[in-house]
Amino acid sequence: MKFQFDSNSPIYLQIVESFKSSILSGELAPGSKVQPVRDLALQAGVNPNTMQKALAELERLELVRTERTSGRFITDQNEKIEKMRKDAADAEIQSFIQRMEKLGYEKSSLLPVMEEALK
Amino acid sequence: MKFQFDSNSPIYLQIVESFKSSILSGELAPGSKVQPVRDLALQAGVNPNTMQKALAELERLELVRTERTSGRFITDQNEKIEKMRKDAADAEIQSFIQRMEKLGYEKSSLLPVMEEALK
DNA sequence: ATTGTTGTATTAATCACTTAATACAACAAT
DNA sequence: ATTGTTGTATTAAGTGATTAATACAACAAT
Repeated sequence: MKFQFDSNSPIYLQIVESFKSSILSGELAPGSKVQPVRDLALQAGVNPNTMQKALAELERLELVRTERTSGRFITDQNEKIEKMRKDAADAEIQSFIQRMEKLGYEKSSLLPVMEEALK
Repeated sequence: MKFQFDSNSPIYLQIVESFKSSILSGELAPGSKVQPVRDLALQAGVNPNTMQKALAELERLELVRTERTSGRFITDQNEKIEKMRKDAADAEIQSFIQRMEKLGYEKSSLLPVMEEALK
């Protein structure tokens, strides 16, 4: 797991997003062990508390679970992961449409525009 | 012009984005007059300095120009507006594609997915 | 029982943004 | 020349979120 941050949003949220993507895309296997907070913090070059905050948020989202002293694990509930992936994608799509509309693009123009961008 | 803010990014940046969209989409006509800082601040319910900061940024982006005592005006350079609109749209599209890829969606799957979302 | 590894809690420091108060400058209108 | 309307500059203080330093707690392994 490699991290790189920009300065436009809090580091802990960027960490959350990074994990979230990796989990939802399957890059991090369901049920697999998460490295210790301190190790992750070291790798990411952040304070352990910052990493802890990110992991606490991931736990709140039920993407990871904690076992007090043996460490953390990626959730093994595949259905939940799949649902969250779908929901995240839907949100991205709606957000994209809305942003394009604010720039004055009609919904009907988006498909051609996307076709152009993807080829 | 009505404003409404969330707490996820600085107010002055939200104001910048709001103006930017309105200008690029043509909602605010090129060459038209912008209301005085103090009036806008009052309408938006923010401190005049906050509005000033947003307008200064818009000026830096060359979306508005200032005439010292008669006020501010939306830029009348239609070409520049059109170019910025195109650039902003391209950036949105690339960002969208990248986000979807991070969720594990192949480029090739995006067109069908968009079709579905738009119908 | 002791040690080491894990997560957790508390408090403090830092930082960016916002707000505020106030003064200044340019110039059109009168 | 005076007044009113506009934008600008400066300084300070408040506020909340983020990051950091440090100590604490749980428990598995030995």
